[in-house]
Parts: sequence; structure tokens; C-alpha cells
Amino acid sequence: MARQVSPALRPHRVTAADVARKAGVSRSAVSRAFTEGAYLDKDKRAHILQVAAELGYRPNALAAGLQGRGRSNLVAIMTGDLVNHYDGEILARMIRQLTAIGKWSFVLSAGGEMPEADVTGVLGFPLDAMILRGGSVPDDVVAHCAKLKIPLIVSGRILEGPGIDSVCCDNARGAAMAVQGLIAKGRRRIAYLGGQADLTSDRERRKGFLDAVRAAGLEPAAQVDGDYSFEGGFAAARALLSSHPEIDGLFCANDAMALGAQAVATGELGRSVPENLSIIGFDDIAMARWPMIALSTIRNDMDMTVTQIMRLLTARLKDPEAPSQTIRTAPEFIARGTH
Amino acid sequence: MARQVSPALRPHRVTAADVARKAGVSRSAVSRAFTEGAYLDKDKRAHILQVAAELGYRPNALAAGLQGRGRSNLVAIMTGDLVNHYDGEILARMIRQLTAIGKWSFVLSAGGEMPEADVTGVLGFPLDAMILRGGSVPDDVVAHCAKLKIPLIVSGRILEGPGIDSVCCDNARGAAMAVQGLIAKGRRRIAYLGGQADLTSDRERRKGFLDAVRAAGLEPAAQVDGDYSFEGGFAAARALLSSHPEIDGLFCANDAMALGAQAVATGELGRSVPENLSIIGFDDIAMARWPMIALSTIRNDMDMTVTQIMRLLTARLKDPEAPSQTIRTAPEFIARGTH
DNA sequence: AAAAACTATGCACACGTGTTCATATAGGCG
DNA sequence: CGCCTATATGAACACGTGTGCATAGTTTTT
Repeated sequence: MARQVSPALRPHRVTAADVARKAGVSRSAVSRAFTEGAYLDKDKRAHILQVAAELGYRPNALAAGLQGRGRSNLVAIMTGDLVNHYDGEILARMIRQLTAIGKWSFVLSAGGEMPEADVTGVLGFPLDAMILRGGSVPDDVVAHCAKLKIPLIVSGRILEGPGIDSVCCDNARGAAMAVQGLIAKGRRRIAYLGGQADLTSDRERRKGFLDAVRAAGLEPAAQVDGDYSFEGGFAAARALLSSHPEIDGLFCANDAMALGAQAVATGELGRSVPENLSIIGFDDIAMARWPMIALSTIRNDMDMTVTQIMRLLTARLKDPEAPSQTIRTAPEFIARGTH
Repeated sequence: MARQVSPALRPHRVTAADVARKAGVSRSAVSRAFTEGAYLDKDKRAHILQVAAELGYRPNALAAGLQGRGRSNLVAIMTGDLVNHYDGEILARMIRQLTAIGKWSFVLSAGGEMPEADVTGVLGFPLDAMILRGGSVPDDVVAHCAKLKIPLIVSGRILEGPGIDSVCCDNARGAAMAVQGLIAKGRRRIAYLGGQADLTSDRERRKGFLDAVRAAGLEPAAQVDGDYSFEGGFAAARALLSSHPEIDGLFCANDAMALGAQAVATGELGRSVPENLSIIGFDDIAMARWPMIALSTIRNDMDMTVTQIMRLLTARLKDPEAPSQTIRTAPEFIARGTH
């Protein structure tokens, strides 16, 4: 009985050589048994696969990925805080789609900041691509990916550069839709409740808001910054509506903040929605259509976004040198009960 | 000028040999430069690291993980549908904690069923561990992991077996707390709105509910099954409250269903909560504490759960042969406005 | 001064796979 | 039979890394 040298630090994963020995074939044959379309006797393959199943063997994906040929099938997804419902819902869809085409997803999630060590660490893997979802991403990610020639797919903002593709909602048009929705309901003193002002999505929505308001011959009643969270919207709306009680229409840069604003307005401040205050959000998260919520909002279609991400990804993998693409998805006004 | 044979199928990632050549040292030295505590001249290391930075080199994690020594630092997380807010929030916390201790997270997310191909596929990687979060998981996962000696950490249900550790809320006690909370408010005709009846968590909560009701000298007014979703709770509560209008207290197996029940009760059915109907949920998702929601619920503490998962994981990695552990986390009654 | 301990460094091996290459066998066709 | 093609198979290599081993140089201890 052989004495084990290293006491099961890793319990000796079954290897192709083990299968070959037990099946009485060469190691090459075992490898071929798992390779579609390789020359191998039909009965022999069946025998090998059976022995492999008995031993619980499966090819080590690390060793396979080490091969220069072909791709590693590894993808990294950097996303924001998943307490944000939009990010959570879209992440689930992305993972499912990626798994469906045989890619494995490393997920990195940041509550606020993403340590550089994490970013550079995951780049230690020969990734097929990296997907950036959401706004705040350290700039060095872009530089690192460029240096390593790792394709970058960005969603939720537009990023320029070789090997970088972007898909993003037409934020300005969405914001304009919201403004028009408010005006159609007779609102004239309209305010903007923004997200982090340093994010592209916020800048675009803000600009779309301002342009649309002025195009209607009005002036914005106020602008204030939140942080894309329920709590941030709650606090910002309290300050805003207290100092500007004349406001009768509020466009919020995302749904979470819109719900926070509604909560503080109808609760603490005694306003009623939509009787004397209209609120419109952005994104159309699942909650927004709950009857008790019934939030009027601008749909930032998740299925369309994920579809486009996958399209860009496969195209980029097919031709890494292709010119960058930027896709703008169309927003849609969803009228419910808060405006 | 050298002609490239394969036209950038993978753009020749910079390798340790490249760095060694340019820095005028051996390849071993390069490897040692990136290894903490290895014997290497201080200046030499600095020089190597600088050259590496210029070339954009970083050690290939695949090749490193292939080494028998040490661990692969790969962890797979199988989770349910992330539209479920509890799953989403806890996933974000897990990923952050895992990243903090140097583990990379493969995430597999299922909306309902998880294809067996995905499960066996990810097991092609020499995982340090696999984390099952949530209820419905194909049984073969357990068999596969056992065969490959991959540690299994289960959260949200209890699973028995060698190398399997579990952490789960004390569901029965939580359900009993809810019942007592309802009774303390004078409710006597109390019903149970369950999740999928085949899930451990639902069975335990149901049993805790029944035992507590009977211990109080009452009989349950009704029991009905939902599916842990808002929509499922909505539909189930509509049927339940229509056929049993006498019900004055409702314990729901999770928060999402409780919100669905509240929506249909206060909307369509004209009930008022908590005046003539008390509702208590389970989990305490972030939304539950929003002022407009103010859901009374049983907290299934996420931070505590994740802490325990990490504790079990590190313990298991330290000693793979240690006996299985099962941790029950303590529920807590959070009284808000719906009961 | 001798011995011992520590530091520094290159060579060679191991990790587990996919695949090329050479070789061997079988089958179709003149 | 002789030629060509299609199929089958094992040996050998490449992927990129970490580290054991042997050796040499340097400092500390006896």
C-alpha cells in the first residue's frame, strides 16, 4: 500500500493518465475521447468514457485553458453593488447568456470602490473578455485591458478606445421622454434628482432633462445629486422638496431614488403622488410594476441590453481587430401611477 | 521581422521568459520576484518588477493554479434567480468576502432549473470549494462534488454528507416568533403562505408555524403555496383571502411574497394592513425597511450567514477531513408597520 | 581559522492537457 | 499487385508557471 507523501493537500484529482492506465489505452486516446471529431475507434471511445465516468474523471479546465490554441472561455464581469436592483437583475441575465455559450463568469462586485488589487488580480487569468457593468470603474482597468489586449465590453456608459465596445441606453432621449410626460400632465415646476454627478449616465440624463425643459420654454426648478440608492434619493428629495415646496414634477435618474423620493414626499412631507407631485424614474426595475408601487418610469430594457452585449462579445471574439462599436438602445416611456 | 504563424488568435500574452530575457536574468528569478519571501536580491527584484510593469506582464493564473502545490483559489457559487432580492444581496456580500481572502468566484445563476451540463462543466476546474446558495439544486451536484472531493458549503438548507457543511437560519424558531407576534396583536385566524413545498426552508417554516399555532391552542386557518416571488405571493394571497375572508393574520415564508400579499390585500381586496389584516414576512430584505413598505418580518441575518459561510469554508480548507458542521443562525423579530 | 548558517541563483522537473507528427492498418480502385 | 486515401494510434512537444535540488557566495558563530 503506497504511502502518500503529501497528506491530501489536494486529494489527487483523477487524471487522464489514470483513466488511460485503467482502460488499457494511451493517454492520447483518453484526450481524444473527449474531443469532438477526433479520430478514435467508436467502441474504444465508449469504453474510455465509461471508465472515465466510473473514476469520476473530467478534463482539467486549467490545463486545457493553458493551451495556446483556442480560447480560455473565461469572462470577468465587474458590476456595482448588487443591492442596486437593476444591476442584480441584469447580472443574472448576463450570466445565464454567457453560460449558454460556454463561457464561465468571474464576478467582481464592489460596494462603492473596487480595490485595484482585485482588478489586476483577475487579469492574471487569460480572459476572453471583460465586461464592465455600471458606472464607477477605476480608470486603470481600461489601461490594463488595453495592454493585455483583452476585449472590453462596457454597458451603462460609453467608453472610447481600441478593442472597446459599448452599449448604453439613449439617456438623453429617455430623459426628454420623462420631461414630456411631466409636462403633458400640466407640470411646470420640474426638478431633477440626479445620481453621482461624475457618472456618464447621470451627465447624459441631466443634459437631456435640461434641454427638454428649455425646449418647452421652461426653466428647471432645481437640480440636486443623489447616489442612485433608495436612501440617497430619500435624503436628497427631503432637502429638495423642503427648500423648494413649489416643485410639482420630479424626474429621478433611476428608479431606486424615485422610490426614495416618493417615500419621503408622501410620508414625512405630506405630499400626495400624483395629485400634487409627479414622479418619474428611470430603468423600470421589476418592482416598479408592482401594483403598490406602480412607478411611472423610463424603461432601460435589460433583455435588449444583454442581447447587444452578447452580440458585441461574439463579434469581438471573432475579430479582435475590428473597429469599435457603440450601440444605443432605445428607451421607452412606461406610464403608471406616479405622474 | 518575424512572421506570425497564427494571426493573433490569442495575441501572445507576455510570459515570464520574455521578462527574463529583457531584464537579463533567469526565468526562475522572474518567478521569484513575484513570490513573497523567496530568496532574491533586493535590487534585482526591483529591476525585474519594473521591467515586468513596462511589458505589462503578470503571472498566468492558469499555469500557477495547475501546480499541485497549494490551492487553485477558485470557488463556484450556485445561486437562485437574482431577481430574488435576498439572493442578490447575499451574493454581493459573499463575493466581496471571498475576494478579500484571495478567492475568485465563478457564479452560476439559475432562473428555476440549472442544466446539468453547467454543473459538470464548472467542475472541470479544480475548485477549492463550491457554495450552494438557496434551495433548488440538482441532486447530482452533491454526488459529483463528493466524487471529486470538492468541499461543499450549503446555505439556506441543511445537507448531510462527508465534506459538506451547512449554515441555515433556525427557520422553525423564526416562524414561531412570527406566530407569537401575530397572536400578541390579537390575531386568532392565522394562515400560512408558503414557498415551494419541496424546499427545506419551506418545510421548516411551515412546521414551525403549525407547532406554534397549536401550542397557542389555535388551529391554522389555512395553508397555501407560493413560489417565493412577489407575483406568486400576490396570486396565492388573492385566492387565499378570497376563499377565507375571515383570516386576520398572515405569515409569509419570505418577504417578496409578503409584499405581494400586501399589494393584493390592500389593493384589489380592499383590506387594510395592519388594521384588519396583519402580515409578517421572512428574511428582512433591504426594501422591508423602506418607510413606504415598513414590513414586519423575521430577520434572516445576511452578514451573520456570510460570516459563518466564510468560517466554514476556511476551516474546511484547513482540514478537508474534519467532521461536517451545521450552523443554525438565530432569527430575530423585526416589528414594523404591517402587523 | 574553521565551521556553520544564511543568501542568491540557475537548471530541471512537475502540473495535465490538446495536438502535431510519424507510423501503421484497412479499404477502394486501377 | 501497386497506389492512394481514410482511419487509428502512440510518442513527443508545447502551454507557463512554481519549486526542489545543487552549487556558489557571503555573513555569522564557535
